[in-house]
Amino acid sequence: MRNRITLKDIARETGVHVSTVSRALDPNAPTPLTKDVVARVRAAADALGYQPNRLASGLRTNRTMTVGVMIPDITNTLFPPIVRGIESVLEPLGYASIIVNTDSVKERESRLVGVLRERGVDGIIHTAALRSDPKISEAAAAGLPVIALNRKTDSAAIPSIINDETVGIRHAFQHLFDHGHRRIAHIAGPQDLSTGQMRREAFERVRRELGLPASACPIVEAKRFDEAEGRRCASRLITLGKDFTAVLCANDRLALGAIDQLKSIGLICPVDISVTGFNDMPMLDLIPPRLTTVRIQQFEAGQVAANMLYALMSDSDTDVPTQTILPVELVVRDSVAPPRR
Amino acid sequence: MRNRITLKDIARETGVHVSTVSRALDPNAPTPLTKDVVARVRAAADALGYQPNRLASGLRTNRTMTVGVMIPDITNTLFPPIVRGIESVLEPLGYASIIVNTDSVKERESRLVGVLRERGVDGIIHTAALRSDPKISEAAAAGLPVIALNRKTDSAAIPSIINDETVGIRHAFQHLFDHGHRRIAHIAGPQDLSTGQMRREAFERVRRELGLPASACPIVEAKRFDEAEGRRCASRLITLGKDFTAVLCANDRLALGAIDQLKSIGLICPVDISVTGFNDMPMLDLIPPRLTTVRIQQFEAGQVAANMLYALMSDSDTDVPTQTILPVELVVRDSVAPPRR
DNA sequence: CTGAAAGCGCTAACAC
DNA sequence: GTGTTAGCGCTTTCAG
Repeated sequence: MRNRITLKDIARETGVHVSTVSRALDPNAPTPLTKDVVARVRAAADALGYQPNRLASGLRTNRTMTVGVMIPDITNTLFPPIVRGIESVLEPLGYASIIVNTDSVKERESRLVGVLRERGVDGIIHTAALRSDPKISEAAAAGLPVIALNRKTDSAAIPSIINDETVGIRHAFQHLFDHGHRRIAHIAGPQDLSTGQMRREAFERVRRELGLPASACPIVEAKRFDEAEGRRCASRLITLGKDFTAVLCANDRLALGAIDQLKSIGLICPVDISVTGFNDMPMLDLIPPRLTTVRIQQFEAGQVAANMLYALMSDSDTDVPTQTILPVELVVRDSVAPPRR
Repeated sequence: MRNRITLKDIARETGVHVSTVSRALDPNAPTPLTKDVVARVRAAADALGYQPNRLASGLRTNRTMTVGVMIPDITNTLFPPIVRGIESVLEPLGYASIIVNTDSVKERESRLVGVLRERGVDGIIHTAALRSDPKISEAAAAGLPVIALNRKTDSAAIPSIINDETVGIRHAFQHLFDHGHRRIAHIAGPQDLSTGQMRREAFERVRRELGLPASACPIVEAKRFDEAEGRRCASRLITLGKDFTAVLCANDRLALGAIDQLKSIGLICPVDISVTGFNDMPMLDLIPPRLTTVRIQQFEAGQVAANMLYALMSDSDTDVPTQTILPVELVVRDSVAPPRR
């Protein structure tokens, strides 16, 4: 990065003032310029291989053309498609993304908001929002455009984009019910995450609607949305002596863990027990028993969030909906069968 | 991002000069300051909630504390662990990462180098290097620290970190050989990628070492490292009338595609045909038939690259090795069995 | 239509 | 020890 060439260099080269160069290079110049000057400047610019310094322009304009994307963990296959969806709309618009992994740890989450703000990001897409995070609300309150994706914060100031959790759970539940299941356990997600909470609420609502007693539908809560917790919760259901023929899991990874655990005690999915997931994460269809699950939008969700963020960044008093609910669909595969007993 | 607190604000508050504030806040201040002043400044700083503006300091110092990470595609599960490995060393050091996806498209790759340079990244880790990319070499030549990971560029100016492709292929080949295979096909990767090329060369070398004639070991080249190409190549081997009892694939995704294609014509892996992969990508162990493959370092590779980049960024004339070869190991699972015929 | 000049927030000589 | 000053590269009034 030595000897970068600057506006000054190309000014010297063309014999016009730097400010003129700046204007000539600005596609939507506020003031009209002579065609000739513009042409000469442009020519010189790419003859010299000019590259604008966004730090300098950002310092001046308060726009860095960089956004922050906060996710829990990029190794979770659910997130890469979302990231690419975001990128697919923002990159053509000239934005680059700084991606940070929060690991769903409050302290990291707060610190990383700082990392992003220090770098003057023009906006943040937050796909990892804990239900309450002071730092991010603070940033939003300070006027930084923020969009919450997949989860929503309790703070109403942040527009959120979520999946239709209720409909998703209803589909899964109904699907199990239609196959004859009447004792359906729920492995719920962490309750400090809106997804975990909303899916659990939906589970209880649908259970009531279908006229099933709470006792027939035990619930255990996972601490994280991962396979290890799926195993732990499955084993907990067993040791608690719960009686059930199906397990509706709050996400795919919990389901995978649960299936594995149940198998280890001789309960094979789907013959002995039926299981459903949520998300339809990538590659899920390759892993046996191919899981019946609720597909949420991934790439498209990223696009929606990015478009909304762009609207906010372009004009901070645009109206974007406080809450956007994305459609989900049931994907029927092989993990549900009629109950054995 | 309105009304950010600046050094000026905290100078006013404490009654000292901005430069003094700057020094007081700098952990490794070049000049000694009174304890009292430092304390007062620090106190005021976090009372006001000061956040440094890295744009401004970057403009001055030419260091943005931001690095660029170029990968082919974040949805390829091989890359997220690498990204986290990089982050695990660079983030504690104060660096943030701008991640860009090249899709292995030359034009994108070049453009994205520009995106990164415009933002004044302090260095670049390039895990997607096409064998020759003028822009990146140009950047390196201009003094920007660049590390190539997983693939190497032909330009010797860029230190590269690669896997021990030769040993990996040797292990896989030998493993097939030990199971009795003597007619082993190779689905090679793209030859404009160093991995594809090196693995293919290794395949031929080992074949000769084992005394197998070229005719017994047909090779077809994939255009991309993906499942679709794996299918196409497998089908090509069949239509060419090649006779083989095993397929050594240049990566896991090619192997998965090949297995699928062969199954569709009634050749079941491993009973009718043995297949090996390369990389041991995440979740591979969950997908049947569990693939025997060569495990490369992922998270650790990211760490190694990051440490090397850091060395370069801290002191541009540090000596880092031009080429670092990371160890690989054979992971034996279920996709290899003795030949049927 | 173009030049001059100021200044974004910060750091780094250089004074005192 | 701390204040003064200049300037990183750019945009944006304001003149002319």
